[in-house]
Amino acid sequence: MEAKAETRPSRKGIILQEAARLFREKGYRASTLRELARRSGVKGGSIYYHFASKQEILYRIMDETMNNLLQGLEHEIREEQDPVHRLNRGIEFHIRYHLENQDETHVADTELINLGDDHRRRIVGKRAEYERTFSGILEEGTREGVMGVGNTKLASIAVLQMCTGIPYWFNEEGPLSVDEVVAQYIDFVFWGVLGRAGRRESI
Amino acid sequence: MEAKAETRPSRKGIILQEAARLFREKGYRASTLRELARRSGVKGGSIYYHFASKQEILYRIMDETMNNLLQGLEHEIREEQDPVHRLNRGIEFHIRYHLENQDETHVADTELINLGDDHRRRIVGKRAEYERTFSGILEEGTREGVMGVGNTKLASIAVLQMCTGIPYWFNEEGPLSVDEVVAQYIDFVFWGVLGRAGRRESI
DNA sequence: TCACAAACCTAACGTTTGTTAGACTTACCA
DNA sequence: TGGTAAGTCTAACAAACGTTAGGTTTGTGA
Repeated sequence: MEAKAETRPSRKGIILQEAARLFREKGYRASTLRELARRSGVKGGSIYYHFASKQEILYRIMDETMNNLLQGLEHEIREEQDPVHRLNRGIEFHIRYHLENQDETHVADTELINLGDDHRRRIVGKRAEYERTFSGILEEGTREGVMGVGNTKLASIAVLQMCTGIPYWFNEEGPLSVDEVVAQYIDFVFWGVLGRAGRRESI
Repeated sequence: MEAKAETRPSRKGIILQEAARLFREKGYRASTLRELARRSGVKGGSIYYHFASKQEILYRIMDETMNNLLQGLEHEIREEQDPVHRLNRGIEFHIRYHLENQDETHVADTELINLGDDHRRRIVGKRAEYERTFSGILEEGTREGVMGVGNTKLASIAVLQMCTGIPYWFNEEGPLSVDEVVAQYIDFVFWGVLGRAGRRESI
């Protein structure tokens, strides 16, 4: 929404991007505005022309991330009817977004503690909404009999937690491609560690 | 190893315990030694009689946690032969330890970034060893044909990640008991979201 | 050419922080 | 009773931090 077509990114956008990288590297609290300014090609206090405070930068990153996740997920599963396919596409989107926006998602997942009460409540709310979408799918699938989840709320948390953690260890230069990670995780989410071994095929 | 039998906890022990609570509440970087001292019933600089630096306190918490996890896991699965039972007991131990030591485990899982290079390397090493135990079990189970995991390393990371995240949301006063959480998670790890519905029972 | 606003810089302020040195207190043993 | 060591306190230091005020540059439109 910030940059249209092919314009070079605004300074504000650069600062946000560099902030995400810096915060991910050193953590929000250990990152200084002076270093953020340096990385953004600007001197110390100039940041305050674009942002009111250090915390606002953090909030902007997290809020935009949550908005993208919510909107992207909604768009991804809208047309799909079957719960199994909905879950499949939802998870794939979740993983891909996390791998394509590692800095921002990592920050959004680790720096909640450094948000003020107001800001935190808003992010937590959006998080809850995001998670409710998944637990809704699990509920529907279980009701229809195609899934068998005891506690859908717990399961959705578990699914998101394990996918969210991918940027922690994923390495671009590593042996695994994004597609492989997506495939493996989806397989695990659906079949567990017991896998397809010794069971009827149903998908 | 610190306190034997029923002696009252040493000041050093109190500081470590309060530090875990404080670090979990506010994060390591946002916690001040002055507040840690206050909570530990001691004045400002007295902490330095027991610890050389703020970082040493963090490292002690994380290192002890990892040692307990490694030793506890080993002890828990030693006698068991069947990979399915080994995994079952391993996960149950992992979850229970995380729920019984929420402050310490939460700190150990979130504050890696605030460790110096040396300390971090040591903790990362122990983490890798811990995780290797689980991936070993999955490998064995897959080789024997009782499990069906495509990438055992990936799956073990996923399993640990989702269990490790439990202290994030678990509430002692909430509707769920520890036993229920353990049961649900183990069920999910083994059977995935498809569950037992429409499959042969094999366990 | 001038005016004006956006963008940026410089220099500093006040506060907080981890850390330290040295004095003080307490408990125990000879 | 005196000495010694462990434990704690007090007071301060130097560095780093977020933030601010006011000046300077740059670009644009009339």
